[in-house]
Amino acid sequence: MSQARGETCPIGVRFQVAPATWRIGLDRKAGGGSCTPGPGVSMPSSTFAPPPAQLDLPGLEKAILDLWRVRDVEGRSLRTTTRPDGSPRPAFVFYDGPPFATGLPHYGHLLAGTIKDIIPRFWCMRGYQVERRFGWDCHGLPIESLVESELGLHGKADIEGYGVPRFNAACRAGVLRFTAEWERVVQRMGRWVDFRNDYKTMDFSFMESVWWVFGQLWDRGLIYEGYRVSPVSPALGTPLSNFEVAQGPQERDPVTRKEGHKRRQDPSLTVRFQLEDEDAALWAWTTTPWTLPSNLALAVHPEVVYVKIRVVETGEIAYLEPGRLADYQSRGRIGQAEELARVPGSALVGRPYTPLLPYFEAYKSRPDGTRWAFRVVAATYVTTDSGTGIVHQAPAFGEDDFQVGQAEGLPLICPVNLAGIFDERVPDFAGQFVKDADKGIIERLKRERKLVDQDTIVHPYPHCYRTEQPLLYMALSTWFMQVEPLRERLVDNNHKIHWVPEHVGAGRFGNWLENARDWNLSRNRYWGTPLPIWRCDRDPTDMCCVHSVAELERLAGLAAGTLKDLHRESIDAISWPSKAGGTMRRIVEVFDCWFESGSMPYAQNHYPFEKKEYVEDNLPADFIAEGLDQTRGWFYTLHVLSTALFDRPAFKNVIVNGLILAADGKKMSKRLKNYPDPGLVIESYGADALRAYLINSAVVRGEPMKFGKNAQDLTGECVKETVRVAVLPLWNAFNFLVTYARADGWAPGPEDLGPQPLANPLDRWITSRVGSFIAELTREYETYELSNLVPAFLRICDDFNNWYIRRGRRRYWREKAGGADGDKQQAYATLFRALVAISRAMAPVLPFLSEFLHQRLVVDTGLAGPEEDSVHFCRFPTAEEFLRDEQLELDVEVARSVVALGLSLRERERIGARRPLGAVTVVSHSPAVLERLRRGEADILGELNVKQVLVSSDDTALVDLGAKPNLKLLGKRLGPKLKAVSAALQGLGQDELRTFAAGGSLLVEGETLGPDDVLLVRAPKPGLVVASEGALTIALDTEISEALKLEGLAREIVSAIQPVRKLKFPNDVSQRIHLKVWSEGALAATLRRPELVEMIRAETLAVSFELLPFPSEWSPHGTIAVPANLELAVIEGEPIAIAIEPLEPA
RNA sequence: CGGCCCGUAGCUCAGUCGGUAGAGUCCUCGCCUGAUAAGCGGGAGGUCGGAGGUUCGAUCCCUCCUGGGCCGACCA
Repeated sequence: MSQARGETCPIGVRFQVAPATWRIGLDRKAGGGSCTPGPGVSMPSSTFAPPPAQLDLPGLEKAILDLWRVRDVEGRSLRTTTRPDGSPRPAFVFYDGPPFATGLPHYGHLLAGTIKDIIPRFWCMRGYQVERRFGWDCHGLPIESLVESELGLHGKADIEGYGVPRFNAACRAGVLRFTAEWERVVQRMGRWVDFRNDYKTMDFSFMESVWWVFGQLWDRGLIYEGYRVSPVSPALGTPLSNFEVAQGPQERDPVTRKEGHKRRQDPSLTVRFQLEDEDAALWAWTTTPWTLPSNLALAVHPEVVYVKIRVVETGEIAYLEPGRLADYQSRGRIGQAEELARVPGSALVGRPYTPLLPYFEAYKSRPDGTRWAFRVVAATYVTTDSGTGIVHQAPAFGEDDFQVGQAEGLPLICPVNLAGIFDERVPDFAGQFVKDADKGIIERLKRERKLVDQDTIVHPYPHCYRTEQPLLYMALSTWFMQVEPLRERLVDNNHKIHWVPEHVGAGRFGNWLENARDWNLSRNRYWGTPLPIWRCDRDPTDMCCVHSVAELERLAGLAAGTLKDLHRESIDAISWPSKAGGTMRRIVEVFDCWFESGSMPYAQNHYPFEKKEYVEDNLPADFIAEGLDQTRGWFYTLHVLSTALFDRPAFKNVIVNGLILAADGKKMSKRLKNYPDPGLVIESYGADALRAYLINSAVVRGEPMKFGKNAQDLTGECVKETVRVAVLPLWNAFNFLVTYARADGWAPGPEDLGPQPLANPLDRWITSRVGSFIAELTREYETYELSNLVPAFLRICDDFNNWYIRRGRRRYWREKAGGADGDKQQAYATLFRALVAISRAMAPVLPFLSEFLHQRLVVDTGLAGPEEDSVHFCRFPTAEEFLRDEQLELDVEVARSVVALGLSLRERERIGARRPLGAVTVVSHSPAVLERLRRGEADILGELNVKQVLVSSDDTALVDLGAKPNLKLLGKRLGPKLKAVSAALQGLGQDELRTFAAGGSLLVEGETLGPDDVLLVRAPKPGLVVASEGALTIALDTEISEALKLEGLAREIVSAIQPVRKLKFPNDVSQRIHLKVWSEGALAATLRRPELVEMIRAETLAVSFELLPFPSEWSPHGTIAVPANLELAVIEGEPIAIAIEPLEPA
């Protein structure tokens, strides 16, 4: 590593661990550890350091963080562009979506961060360079709102009074307040990402690239000025985004129980519009009286039938929808009515009516004399479930009204400003807030007898997320990007993206693209990238879109390099003379901050002003990952801009993660405190465990995840479980290797990292399994399917610990039978190699533990290759390095199922596995299975503790056969006849079934059934110790001979002695002992058998053995009490006392 | 109101290209242990959200309903 880079780290730097705390042994004197080589020792010792007395995962992780920091491991990973052999690393391109820097990271960020860490780490290990630049979204309403409230400002008037320069300065100063905390949490999670070389959307260079992007769209004619009906918060004096509207106060509807907008009481007016061509009225309903002065049309559904009535009481003649009439009558709002006629809506279309209020009468006719406004129009959105079926139209104040107005060519009249105040065009109410004007408007209508009915209504209505005041909808001038013409290209390009999960791309995202609407990308705000449009104050059609800083300086006559910033305070004052003799001034709007994050692939590198070639080479991204909520957010804006600019997708692969909910299934809420503090979880169980926990869920496939074991889990118990199942097994395997290798003086050599010829099937088996595991993991990483990583890892850990190590345990403590022990060497080498490979393959997921293992197993032992001072610089293992033997893997599977069956039989019969039995009989009809059984005989003997494995292909004596139809096959073939055949199969006799089992066929209900058509089930015959699973049957011989009985007792004695050994010598598994036992009766008889004593000595590492009778003074009252230095055990009711002394004083 | 996802054991979730449902955890009983804040096994626990339809057969496919989540639209 370091030598080539000329750094000062000596090769022999050790990573060592003190019992309670963990630290790096950079400073040897401070380290003071037990097996650090002394000063001046440059070569590492070859044996492993002792395992720590206790495992402290968070402590271990902090030590690793120190190690990474000291060796600049992270920095080298982020920036190294060559491989150890000097060849260039190809780029794997990753884009990091910028979070708002105005809040602290939560679990959603930790999850996304873990995904964004795992994939790049994998590709790094595959020899790629992965640039990972952290990004910050600095602009937008969140920070503006924050600053506004901190400065005590309320609304746009306040901000403008305070001054945009000062306001923006406050935003700039405040926006990065949480970055240090973000950095701390991200690093603690083990995520490697470049904070030093980050990007910010408020950077001068970033903003200039945004201008360039916009300029490209402008040049292609994709930008236009239009109107859009937006929700406006009059209190804030600003339009709100849909996002902000959705953040508004919510309330559950008392009837439907559905969550929705906060409810509000509004006036409910039914208003009379007088037709000009008939002495009749059209009744229309509204809840917003303030929009009535701006009424320009009435809408009917062309296909709905309307009724013309005479109200008996008043004689008034009116039109409305009959169902609605009945509703008014049933509520007692209108009395008896006489039906005069029925007409379809289409018959009403075009008819003129008298303006309700006089303010806009001028729009009655166009200049050519044709009727313009105040007429009936057709609109299919009109419904008949509320109101009158005739809808009042004020095109400036409703989305639907606006659409109808556009379609009908109606004028757009908006006599209300953003603060909700009427202007002079409505002189009676000018200067009044619209909601306050409601009252006056109602009074006037009442006075003029234009009110049919007055009531109130309580309905859900959007409210401002900050002031809780009701929002107003009004048409505002905004800048749009044309997206609709791009739809086809958007959809096409989407097909080139690999989505995980697939359905998001095809479903949610695809549907969204197909219905994409033009993008309103301007905002009437302050702290954002300004739209680079200058416009003539005399001729509004003369506009100039500025593409770069240099162009602006040129236009404004400024010296190159004058401009240092592009925010409003720096450029709003810039102007120049226009062609029409006026002045070119900047329009006031800033960009939607989604436009900025969508420009990130270009803007983070100041494209095209810098690094032009580099950026073009690195488009599109290989990989991005964000939450499902970004479907319409970042994913969309990236895709739209990339399609518009380059007609290709912005990213090739994307992982979409689901939302993390609290354990109770609700949203995580600081207020409710319904989730554990992430920092606490990390400090209790470690980041590795949290990463594994987060990844081990369908949340990496876009589905929601409940964080926690149950609703009471506020401490992160769920993560503790992950420690136990996913972290400890690997740790334990490591601990085993180190414990015995140290006891044995075994140390790995360079050859142990590579393939070697292996004699022992157990070694060949685990090697093959490791290969399968690596193949499996590689596939998952390569396809961005992260949810199977941990399950696959758990399976290999089970195989490793509960079969390979368990079965092979004795190989490691076998004493040298003089000379080299080849099998033992291979056992160690295989164990070592498997551990190294497994930990490397999991390094992207468990970066800390695998680093620790790498340091201990490879670096400490001097086996690390060039640049391999961190596991994360190692090559990802390939399956080809591990000799695969599928047959062997199947052999072991068979053996393990026999063992499982046997153990369950012992359980049933209450015969502990310590007691040896004479034989197990295993029956299978399959010659292949029998062959596998023969190969797995040793395992079965050992695990089931039997003396003999008998195999047979005849289970006649053991089980009764039954027959079931193979539904899958027979269903298709027989159809309705299946039921009869099934019934007949039940009634078959043993003889017939035996013949069939031997390879015959069955004739049932006229159907000939072959071997595949019928499934045989085996039921143990009563009274036998037999178990059956599938085609496999086993029987235990439970007859216990005298020899078996004595051997069983001997093993009981051994297992009574071992805990004493462990108690006395907890840290030395190879301690030799002197053994003394006191015993009488049957146990003593056992202990007089030389071969059993020899067995006991070998098992307990006893160099001497002495059997004594109980001294009489131990049992003065009939019960035995032994001195304190002895242990007393009871085996089959007989007491035995045990004394252990070390061979040499410990 | 629309789009997408989800509803399976007390809890967290697999799964089934349609053939009679499985893991982990909890509870309980037992076994095993010269690595293990261990390991293994037995038991208990489910009309696979509801109702129709297609089919010999539906937890799986279709329709409707219902509950939850996300995104979006609307509320005259």
